[in-house]
Amino acid sequence: MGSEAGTEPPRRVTIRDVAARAGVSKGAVSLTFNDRPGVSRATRDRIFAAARELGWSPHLSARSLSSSRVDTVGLAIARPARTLGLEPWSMEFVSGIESVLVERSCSLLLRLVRDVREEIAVQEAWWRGRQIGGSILADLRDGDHAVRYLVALGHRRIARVGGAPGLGHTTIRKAAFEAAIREAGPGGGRTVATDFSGEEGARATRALLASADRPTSATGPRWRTASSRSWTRRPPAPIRPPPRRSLRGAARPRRVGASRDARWPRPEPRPVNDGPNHDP
DNA sequence: CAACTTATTCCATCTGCCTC
DNA sequence: GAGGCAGATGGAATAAGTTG
Repeated sequence: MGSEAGTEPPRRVTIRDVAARAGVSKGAVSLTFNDRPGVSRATRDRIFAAARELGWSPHLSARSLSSSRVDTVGLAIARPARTLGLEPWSMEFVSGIESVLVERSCSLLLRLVRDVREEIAVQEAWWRGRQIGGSILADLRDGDHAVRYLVALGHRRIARVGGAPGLGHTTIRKAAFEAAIREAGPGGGRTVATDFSGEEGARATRALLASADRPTSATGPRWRTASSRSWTRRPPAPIRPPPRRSLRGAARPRRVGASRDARWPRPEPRPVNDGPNHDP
């Protein structure tokens, strides 16, 4: 498309423009917008004012480039589009994920696929293309894949926020989880029982975080239970979320896999299921 | 020591230069 | 002209250095 003579497209406002407007360096702008110390209150106010005037906010791609972090989580669901809205758990599942991601200024990349094989292929393609910094793996046929994956990421203390003891499916999942933990080797896992409610999940998770040997990752029977707020919302001091953590949740009756922090060493793509897309 | 600047780094893509 | 290579580019984060 040709441009008319003398009408250049407007140039994108960058951190450099904000720095120039505020009369500081790019570094000071970066420190300010990342809420890091080293910039006075007055200078921060000046930088925020300059950014407002210019309508600037951090460029996500550039941020990903420098920090090796992608603030997008991928979710591929093997479900026909027309039935998705008819399944209450699906909508609750997605909305639960969103409620957590929004608090962390993260985005959800959602795609509907035909089957588990395609789901895994899509996730791996996203991952290879660095389109996502974390994955939510749904529809795995057997739950210990997720635990294996967490172990592959480097997690050695994995907790499971489970349902009420005595229920059949709770017992089965607990046994599967413990078997996978044993197989993974030294480190160990713990299961905390809840009544499946978000409040109970939050309480249990908070208790895990407060413990001396707090887990580096957690799994749960439902996304809202596993992730429920306490992992993502800043907990009361001095408890802080583990700097590197993975969340996993499962919405009945399916199992859900792992998400990961992009700052972790990137493991080689590994077979989760048999599929056409595996590297040798 | 707080407040700030500078230099380096990230990595896919593009451009320019050189050789065959 | 084709192919290969080196260097520049984009925007932001951050470690290290500087200033008062």
